[in-house]
Amino acid sequence: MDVIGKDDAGRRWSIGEIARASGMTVRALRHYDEIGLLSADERTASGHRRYTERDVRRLYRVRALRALGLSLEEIASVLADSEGDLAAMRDLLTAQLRGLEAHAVRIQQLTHRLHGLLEQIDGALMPDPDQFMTTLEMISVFETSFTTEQREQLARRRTELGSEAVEAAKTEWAGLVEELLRHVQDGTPVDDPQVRALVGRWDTLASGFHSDGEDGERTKAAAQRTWEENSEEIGRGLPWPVDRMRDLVHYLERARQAG
Amino acid sequence: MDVIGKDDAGRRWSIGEIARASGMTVRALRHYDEIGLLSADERTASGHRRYTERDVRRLYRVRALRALGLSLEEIASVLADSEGDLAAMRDLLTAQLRGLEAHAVRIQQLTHRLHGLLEQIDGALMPDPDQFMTTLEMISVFETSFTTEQREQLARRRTELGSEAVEAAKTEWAGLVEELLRHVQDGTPVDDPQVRALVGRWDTLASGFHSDGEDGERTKAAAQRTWEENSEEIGRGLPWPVDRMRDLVHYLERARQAG
DNA sequence: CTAGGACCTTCCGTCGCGGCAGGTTCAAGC
DNA sequence: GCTTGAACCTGCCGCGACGGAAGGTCCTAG
Repeated sequence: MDVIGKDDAGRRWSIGEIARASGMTVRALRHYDEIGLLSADERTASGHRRYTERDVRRLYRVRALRALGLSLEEIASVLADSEGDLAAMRDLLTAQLRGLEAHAVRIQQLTHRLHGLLEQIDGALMPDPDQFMTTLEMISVFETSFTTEQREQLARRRTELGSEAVEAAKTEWAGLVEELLRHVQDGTPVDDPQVRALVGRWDTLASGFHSDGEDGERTKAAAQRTWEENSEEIGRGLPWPVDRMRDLVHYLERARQAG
Repeated sequence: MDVIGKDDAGRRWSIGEIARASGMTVRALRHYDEIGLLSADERTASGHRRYTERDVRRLYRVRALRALGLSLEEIASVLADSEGDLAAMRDLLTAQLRGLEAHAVRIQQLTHRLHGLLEQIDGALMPDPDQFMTTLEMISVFETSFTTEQREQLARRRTELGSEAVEAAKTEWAGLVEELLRHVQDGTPVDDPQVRALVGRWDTLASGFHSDGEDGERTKAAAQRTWEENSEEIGRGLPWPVDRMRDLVHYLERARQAG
């Protein structure tokens, strides 16, 4: 019968045999030994590792937990906790699940953003690489300035709009910024009908981001003032691209006054 | 007017100013310098970095691309390619998107598996930690043995069934294996009605995995033989858990002959 | 007895920095 | 001009989970 807790008898395996059988590499097994996660119970006189059946059982557990995405440290702790405390295990797996969910959200955001940018490239809307990079810079500035100060407001709006709407808006900014920048650079008059249409879209998007609980006009002014403050605070003397953004906002202001 | 390509005139910024303005850390900027991604154009006589406007522009591009999840090496290469080759950029972003999609699939799988395991724990179906670990080991062995030899077949079935169905099946294995293992250990007679029901579920699941283009009986035999070969090949003398799996399969065989 | 494969330890590399040690320099106030 | 504290410099170790190589020892089949 089985003698539990003793390995006086029974087969021993070399590290290579264990590796071939378990699908792990010899190097990984030695690493587990190094960090104390799984060391061979015995050594031969010459120092070769001899794994016992108990070791093999532990290895299979390690591998199973690693396949679930746990770190080696977490695995060590959960295997140390009475070799299988289900409550600790449940907590760990739950935490792992939370982490994965957060990760999934992040990936979703990035995926959406990349789709938007690729569409812009493929749509031949942006033949100029420099312009494209500038747009990227703008979005970067735009997002970081908002995530620093107005994260809470954005979070509230996000729950109302649904996060997809926010993401969609973000990628729509790309094209909008690009077109308006071109007009700023070209010095297109602010009462140009095309410009007015773009400004209209801008304000629509902006009002979606800011709290428009009061009246609409005050909101737009507030949005603009927010930008002023942000650029002053963030880009203390920096010319790029906060400065370009400021130019763009000034241009927008003039366009609104002209309309 | 702007003098492009020359920075003889214009403001210079220290590394701290750049860091505060861009939201990056001083350490990160020095790292970018170290790896040659972004070095300050000039140095003071004493060695302090002096960043020019060109550097700042490059930094913003780096930050934007990093926010899209690109590696610093990729960023360096795409910024080196004529400072903005849109085709190269498009390729990189596309590759990035592919990577993210693959990542999302992986996360989805892990999430599903974790949900299944947590349900089993919470459902009080598994009061014994050791039994739970054993189940984990089984699933691990099961999956690795299938991913090595029959990956193509599985892939074909996956596209037919839809990946969710395959995932659902995988987590259903957990409970099935656990219950059957208990019967094997307890020595429940193979003609027990409960055991027969479990075997029925097992075969149903298995037939979903294997190609059942021919007749059903041959499929089951083939599935079983596959297991035999796998355990022989993989666990050459290993007692655990391939051996337990072999016992389980033998038990299944006897149950089928009894039925 | 010999050959070649399996095994051993030790160290360096990954990726994107964080953080510290130990030294120099800058800018403001006196 | 002097002091002082903040900012800057280089250089090194650390992280996680190993991969890979160097240089040596051991095992086993023929």
